[in-house]
Formats: sequence, structure tokens, C-alpha cells
Amino acid sequence: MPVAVEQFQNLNEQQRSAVTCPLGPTLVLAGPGSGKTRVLTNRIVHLIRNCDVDPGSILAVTFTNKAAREMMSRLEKMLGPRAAGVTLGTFHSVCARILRRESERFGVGRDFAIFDQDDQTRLMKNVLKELNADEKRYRPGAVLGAVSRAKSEMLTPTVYQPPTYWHEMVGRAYELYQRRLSENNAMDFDDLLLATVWGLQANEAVLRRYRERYRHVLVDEFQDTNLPQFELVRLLGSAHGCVFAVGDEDQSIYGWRGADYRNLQRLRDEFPGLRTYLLERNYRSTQTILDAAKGIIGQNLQRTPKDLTAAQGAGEPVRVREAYSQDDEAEFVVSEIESLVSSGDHRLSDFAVMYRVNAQSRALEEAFMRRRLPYRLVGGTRFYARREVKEILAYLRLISSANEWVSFDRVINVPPRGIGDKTLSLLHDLGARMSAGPYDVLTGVRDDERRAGEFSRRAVTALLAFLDVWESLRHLSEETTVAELIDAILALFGYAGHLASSGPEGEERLENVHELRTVAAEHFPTPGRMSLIHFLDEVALVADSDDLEEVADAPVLMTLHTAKGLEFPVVFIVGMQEGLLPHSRSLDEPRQLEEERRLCYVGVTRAMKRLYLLHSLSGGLYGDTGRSIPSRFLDDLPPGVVAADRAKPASAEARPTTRCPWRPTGATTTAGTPVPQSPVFKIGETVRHAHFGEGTVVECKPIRGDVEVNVSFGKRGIKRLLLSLANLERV
DNA sequence: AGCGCTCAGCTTTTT
DNA sequence: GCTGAGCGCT
Repeated sequence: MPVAVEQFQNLNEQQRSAVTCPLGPTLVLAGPGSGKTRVLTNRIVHLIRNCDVDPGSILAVTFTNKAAREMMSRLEKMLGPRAAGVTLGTFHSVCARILRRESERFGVGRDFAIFDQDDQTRLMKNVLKELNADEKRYRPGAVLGAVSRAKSEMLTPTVYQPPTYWHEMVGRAYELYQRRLSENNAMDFDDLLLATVWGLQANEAVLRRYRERYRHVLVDEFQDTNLPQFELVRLLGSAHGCVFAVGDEDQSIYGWRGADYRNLQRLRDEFPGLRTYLLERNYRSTQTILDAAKGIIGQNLQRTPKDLTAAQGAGEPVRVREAYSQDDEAEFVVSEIESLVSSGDHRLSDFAVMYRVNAQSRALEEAFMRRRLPYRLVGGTRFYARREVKEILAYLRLISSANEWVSFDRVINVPPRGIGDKTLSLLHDLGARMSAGPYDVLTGVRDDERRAGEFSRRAVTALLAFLDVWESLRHLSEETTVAELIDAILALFGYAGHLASSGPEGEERLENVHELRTVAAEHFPTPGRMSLIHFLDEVALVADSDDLEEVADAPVLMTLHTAKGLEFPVVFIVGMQEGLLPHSRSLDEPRQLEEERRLCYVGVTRAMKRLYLLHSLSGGLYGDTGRSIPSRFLDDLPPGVVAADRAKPASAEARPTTRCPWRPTGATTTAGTPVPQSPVFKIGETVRHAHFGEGTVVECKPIRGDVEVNVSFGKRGIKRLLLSLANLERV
């Protein structure tokens, strides 16, 4: 046992008692920066080393792939190869694994597809169209959200009680949406959880097996669980009671997605004898920052009071600043970063700028570009949401599970094969009549003269050619790797040629496809169908903000939501105005307002050394030029934490910033770091384009990690060009 | 099929 | 204010 004792010496008293507490239901309420992941991993180590627990009987669940990966790598460091025996993953991936394994007993297709956001939206769009829903009142995203919330409460379409007239339609859409999902042999994210829970509930023997197998269940971020997730934990854990949950109700910011932090309290009811531990020692922030955070969160009522204390001293006061405009605010952020970097106190990657809504990134990006300072924007177009990537994935999905319309519709005419709306809707009709998926419909067209007769000769030829390739790839998939399948799609479905003929941007698209191929080759090198299925699961369940990994020495720009779980030496929160933070959509409901407050709290507690809270006098949301009121959350900062320049408007340095012109490209940055997006052009500058010739730059703005340059080419008009593709030359 | 115009609508998004 | 979806025109 001396090994173990030594192992836990780096834990404080509170942490150690949580880690080494007796077997049985345990709840750890962990304040920000209190080392909750450390407690979780050490608990696992404790179970294995000191309690003689078999790693194979431990199930640890997280919400993100990133958290799961981090935990696994820590475990590997501490346990070596034994760590691999622990089942560790996100709720969704664990459920997907169980569902595949138990497909027969649970009555779900073994090769079901997992529909991501985009697929879900497409499907819902069709559903709403079929129901003749008013497009304005029933937007796919909103309806999908309502359906997801119903699912978070484990309400089936049959028991769903529409609270309003609007929800009547939601109820009908929900029902049809589920029917379509199952016809397509597909599940959305919520279904993965629900099907698992219902499957376990309905199969006593299977449930017993899993209870036996996973005698120890550990859950991270418990405040973010919804009802199905809670239910899963309850099902598995109630037999042995060895549930170890870690969470912080004050950091619950996903209530709008069905997460219910009251699940923390609910544990107490479900697991009598629950032991609760509090982690209040904060290793991240200065006491000043913590005091500010406590002032803000202290206004919330439904919470366990925590006495957060910093392991470090008071540090710098919090800076609250008023700017004239969003641009002015951004300008201040950038100049502050420059001066802190040049004073040698900080490097660029020490900084994070956080905001409530993505739209706020614009002003910041412009300011960074103006100063020719690099930055990283987190949360743009996701890699797996790119069109070309989705298309390749759709092809792969057709190969994997052949009767799925959503993927079929996506690629049947990509590259163009002369299959238009007409043919497509005929195919759907036929599918409905045969109650069959696209594959069976196509073979029907091939094998049945009468069916073929419904289509034009041209269409039939095209469809059969498609079917031919499709079938051969399905066979190929039995014995080939995913990477080779991608090659085959590129070649046989004519996809490579399609990209090649789509101009210069096709090259970048092909790059992305190759990147996907690399992922497949590296992680799924085994030939065969299982490998393909696992690959598709993986990419469907992966968020690609996963690549927030420290790649460049640059400040990070992100929403407060994405900031959760991260920490930075210096944090700026911009747009601290009424209507923005708290957001106007949350003003009428106290519950929502409390969540806004927690969101603010999450942002504040990301800061280690320095914290800046900025608000501007004008410019709220959407080009609104009216006057803005400082956020009510600023009023809750306790006296003494804020630097003296509070309330003194920026007038001292404020340049009346009517849109600054782009700096000349010769300008050097204080940091001397190359701008990823360089060169940036000045408005009015003359540039040359290979195709359009010489033109004048009219606009130059950041867009999704690239720069959009609008150039006027005289009578050829104004063209919008992407800097990364257009290869513009300065004249 | 591809471009360009108009107009509505506009949080947050771990999976 | 901006952007993206939808429509209508060529």
C-alpha cells in the first residue's frame, strides 16, 4: 500500500477524502479549478490499487470526447497498461457500443446509422414539408429542439403533451420524425441514450449482466446530465450503489438542452446514504478573481453555498471598462494584449477573449487583423460539417447501411448524374409503396420492368449505373479498409473528378477529403465492415472543437459556452451589457436568468491571473445603434475587487473609431508573430488576380478563419474572393 | 443549372 | 447589419 499513499500525496485534504471514501454512492461538488478531474482519475486509481477492483468493472462517463481522452491519458500515466481495461467514454459513445452489442436483444438494427445535426435537420425538413407545416412558424431547427427536449424528458410521441398550440405540430412532427428515423434505420443523438435505457429496462437479463460488469460507475460533469443519462446511471448503479458523481451546479449552462442540474440532488433520493464531498480549494485563480466570481454567483438561490478559497494570493484587481463601441472594445483588448506581451509578462497563448454570441467575434477578429496579431477562433464551420466531408460520409453510410434515404438524397446527384427532383420524388414514392429503402428501390427498378417503366430512359440508365457501383462497393467493404473505400468512392463514383472540375476551391475540398482519409487510415486500419461502422460512429460522435489543442501561440476567441472546462492566465469578457449578457432572450424567465448568471460565472472563473470585464456604450445585437446599459452582473462585483478606473469611460484613450482603415502591410507586430491570414489588404489597394486581372480592394474582412477580400474589377464587377484561394498579388 | 436579388430573422450547441 | 434561404430569371 505504500505506493498508493505516495500516489495521493499530491491531493489536498478534501480531495483525498473524496478519492479514498468508502465504496458506495458518492457525490463530489467541485468548485471551478478545484481539481475535479484529478479527483475522478485518482478515484479510479484508488479503486484498482487499493480496493482490488478489476479495471474491467469500472465505467467512467464524460460528456466530451476531449474529457474522455484526457482522463484516459492521465490514467495511462498512473496505471500503465491496466488503464486500458477501464471503460471510458462519452455517454453517447458508451450507449452506441451497448446498442451495437445488444442490437438483437434490444430490437434495433445492428448497422443503424447515427444522424448528426445536419442529417437530423434534413430529415425534419422533409417531415415538416410532408405535414404541410408553415415554414415560418415551424423551422426545422426549432422543432428539432423541442423534440430533443421532449426526448430529454423521456417522453415518447404518444405520451407527449403539447403545452401550446405550436407544440401540437411539434408532437405530430415528432411522431413522423421517429417513424422516418426507424425506416432509415437511423438514430439521432438522443435516441442513443433512450434506446439504451429502454433496452435495459425491458431486458432484465441484459441489465443484470451490465450491472454485474460495471460495478463501479463514475460520472463527470453530473450537472449536465439529462433524464435519460441520469436514468442510465441509476439503472447500472442502483444494484451495487457504487456511483461516484462529480459536478458543480454553478456551472450548469446547458439547461436549454435538457440538462438538469437538479439531478445532483436527485442522486440523494435515488441513492440513500449518499456521501457528499465539497471541493472548495481553488488552484486556478487569484483570490480577487474568485471574489468577483462569488459575488456574481451568490445572487443565485437554488444552490449549495460554497466557500471558494484561492490557493494563491489576491493578485491583480479585476478591470472593468467601458468602451464607446464594439470596435473600441476590441481595440482595447488587442492593445492590452500587445502591451502585456511586450512587457514580457505573457505570451500570446495566455489570452482568451470570451463573448455571449458568436456574432461578437467579428469586431474582435477585425481588430486582431488590423493590428496584424494572430488569433484562433474556436467554433467555426466544423470539419465534419463541410459539404465534401459530409458527402463522402454519406457515400460510406450508404455502403454501410444501404437503406437510408437521407444519405442517398444527399449524394444521388453528386456528381451530377441527371437525377433531378422529378426522378427523386418518384423514387421516394416507389419507396413508400414498397415500404423499402433506396437500395431495394433501385434493385426493384433493375429487376422489374414495370417499375423501370415509371422512369425516363435516361434516369433508369443513370440509376442503374449508380446501383452498379454501389453494389460493388458494398461487396468491397466486406474485405477492405475504410481508406480504400474512400479511394474507391473518389474513383468509381466519379467524386474526385467532380471536385477537380469545380474550380480552385475543389482543391481545398479534395484536401479535406484526404484529411478524412488520413483519419480513417490511422484509426481504422482493419479491413471489414465492422471497421467501417466504427469509423462512422466515431465521426458522428466527435465534436471537432476537439482540435482546440494548443497548436499556435495565439489568443483564443470563443463563446462562454465553449470556454467551460478551460483556463487561461488572462481572460477578457466582452459585451457585458444588458441584452447580451444576460441575453435578451433570457430576460423574462428567472430560471433562464440564473443560467445566464452561471454562464458569466463560468467565464469569470476561467481566469487565472487577470480578468477584464468590458462593456460598450453602443452597439448591442444586430447593428443596433442604441445606447447599451452595463450588465446587471457588473453590479454584483463586491467592492474592492475592481480596479480604480471603473466607470471612468475610455475617453482618455478612446479614439473616435469610425472604422479604421487596414494597416499598411508593412506594419510590424509587437509580438513579431506572423499572422496566419496575412497578407491583409488595405481598402483602395490595387491587386492582381490570375483570372480577373487587376482590381481595387473594396473590403477585407475575416470569415471563418480566412479573409474575404472584395475586389472591384471594373466592368467585370465586384468579386468576393477568399484570400486563401484567390492568390491575390499586390500591385 | 447557376447566378443574383429580396427579405426574414437573428443565443448558447459537450453528442 | 448581416447572412442565408428561397425564388425567379437567364
